[in-house]
Amino acid sequence: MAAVGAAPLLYQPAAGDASCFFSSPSMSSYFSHGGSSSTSSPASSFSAALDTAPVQPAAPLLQPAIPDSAPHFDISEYFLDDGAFGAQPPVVAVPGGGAAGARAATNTQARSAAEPAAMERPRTERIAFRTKTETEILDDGYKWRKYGKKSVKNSPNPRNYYRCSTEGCNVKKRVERDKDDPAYVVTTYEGTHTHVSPSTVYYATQDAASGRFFVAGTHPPPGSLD
DNA sequence: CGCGTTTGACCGGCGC
DNA sequence: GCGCCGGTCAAACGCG
Repeated sequence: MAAVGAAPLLYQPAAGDASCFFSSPSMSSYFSHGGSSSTSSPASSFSAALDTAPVQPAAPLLQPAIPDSAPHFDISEYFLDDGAFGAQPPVVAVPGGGAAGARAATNTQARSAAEPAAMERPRTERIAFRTKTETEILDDGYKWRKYGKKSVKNSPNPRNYYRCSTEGCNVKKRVERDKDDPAYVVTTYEGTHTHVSPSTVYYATQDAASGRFFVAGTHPPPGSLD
């Protein structure tokens, strides 16, 4: 667990795509939701696009205001693997086919990618995205419990398995470093939270003075409600 | 003491 | 049918 210090929570969109950018030097304070475990690194916080706390990556109000100082943290790609996204991203393929259906009984609909999209079925919602970050723990406001670590065939990097530690919530996520570019972390969320985030997420609250956007937190940024 | 992480074993699906 | 491989379990351990 790399417990590097609080990284500046700067999101930088992929080139030519200003769909997802947030900036706040004090973001971490707004993410102080208490949702992260005591032992997990609070280094970076991120609102995952799950039902109860979806980031709207294409929020039109967001305008690039990227300082030249390179952020440590930027989402370069994101995509859903919910059957609705026909095009796979060029960089990563969401695991889920192949043998991913193992022990699917523990998670009722875990075989989405392996099944032909022939009929309607309740399927596990899944979203994956690739994030350029030094840390592997994206603190998304939920409380995760690690339950497994596995080295996978096609990647030199181990894959970590997390489960939402909230009782009754079986959302899972996988985290692994991109085999092609270790600077990136591929995070895959699977399932839908049955509860709200431990932190109420505010989307892109803009600070009038600085023009910065505060993405999430238990409270709005000070002064933003004046 | 409680909670989370670590880690090796095990399970079950899939491809050959 | 068999082996491979991804995903999960669970006991041991560590930390606050």
